[in-house]
Amino acid sequence: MDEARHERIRAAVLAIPEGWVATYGDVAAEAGERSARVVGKVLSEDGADLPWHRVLRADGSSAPHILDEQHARLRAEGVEIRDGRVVLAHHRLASGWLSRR
DNA sequence: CATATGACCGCCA
DNA sequence: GTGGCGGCCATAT
Repeated sequence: MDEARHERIRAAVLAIPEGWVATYGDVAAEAGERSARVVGKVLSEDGADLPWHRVLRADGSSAPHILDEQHARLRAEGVEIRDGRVVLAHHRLASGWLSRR
């Protein structure tokens, strides 16, 4: 991954406000990426200092290895979780959140 | 170059 | 509602 793409992805995640969430695909689109996988890749390698817990799968679920921590953090921000999935209808950020600040 | 492996996604049965 | 499958794309071997 070249540095520019890497940083755009980090910037998109960083711009997600507390109490809101976005899917990996949303972040990819926001950062001009064509692959949601790459977003997960970046977060796994260089996401420790980002609000990575606000990034979810397209169905509102989360990967098994981070599930506990993610849910704990989200609940602390008032994000509603039902049947193991975040209620995207209530907390999903509208596309363009990065530019239209 | 070929295969495998993921913090993934959309479609279809 | 669930799984399966193909597509996706960077990295590792």
